[in-house]
Amino acid sequence: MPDDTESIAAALRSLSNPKRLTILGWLMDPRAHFPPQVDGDLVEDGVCVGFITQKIGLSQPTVTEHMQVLAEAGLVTSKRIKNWVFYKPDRVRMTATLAALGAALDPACE
Amino acid sequence: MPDDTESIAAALRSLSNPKRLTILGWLMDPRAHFPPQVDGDLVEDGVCVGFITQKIGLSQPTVTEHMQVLAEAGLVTSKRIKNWVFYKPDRVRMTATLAALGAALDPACE
DNA sequence: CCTCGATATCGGACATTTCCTATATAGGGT
DNA sequence: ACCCTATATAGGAAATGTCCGATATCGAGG
Repeated sequence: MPDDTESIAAALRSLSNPKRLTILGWLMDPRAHFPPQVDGDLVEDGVCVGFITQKIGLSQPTVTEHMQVLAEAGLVTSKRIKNWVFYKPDRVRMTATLAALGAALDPACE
Repeated sequence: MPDDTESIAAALRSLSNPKRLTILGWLMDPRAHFPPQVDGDLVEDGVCVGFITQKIGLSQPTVTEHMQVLAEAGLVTSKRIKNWVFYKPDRVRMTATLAALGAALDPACE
């Protein structure tokens, strides 16, 4: 029973929703999935909530909630520019989470 | 929206419970976590429900339910010997699931 | 065939998740 | 100051998840 089982499970829970997994996949390569933004760079700043809302086909509050779940799990970060909030994946945290999962399931690393 | 987003999410959901994650970690190296069994080999056949129930500290029906969730996600297989049912990790499926997750979140593989 | 022991299923209590509509907030421009 | 636009919060309905006690099943052995 490793100490971080809870936190790994929490991160996995945030990835266990198909909508969030789809969104996170989009955020990983935003230029392939979203049009250019005027007030923030897709890669540097992230993708605004409105774009995600349009593409995923859910209500705007629901998308905000999904993004907050991903943010609380540490998988994305958010940044406000003018009226927009941009969400960007935290690749370091994502890699660390996947590594922790591998370690939790790998006998050699216990 | 890749076709397998749903199945990846389903597998992750089964891993997103701390109890199930802990159990699966035990199953990956059963000799390190369970005493020898008389009627089935820990590694070859898997671990019986009773051992898992004792170690995790939940009721037996709850453990059965957890194991069924893992089995439906394809992460473990079960085998009956006499009165016991043994659960063993499906390492191929686990590896494939982790690879699919990596691919879903990796721009290069879309 | 009858019981015993291991696991599965049932039914239900309680918490959490997912999604919505309606409303609040916050910032920029007129 | 006022409005407009983008996002967040509140509140709630419906579905799902987690866990238990009680009971059913299933195989082995007397």
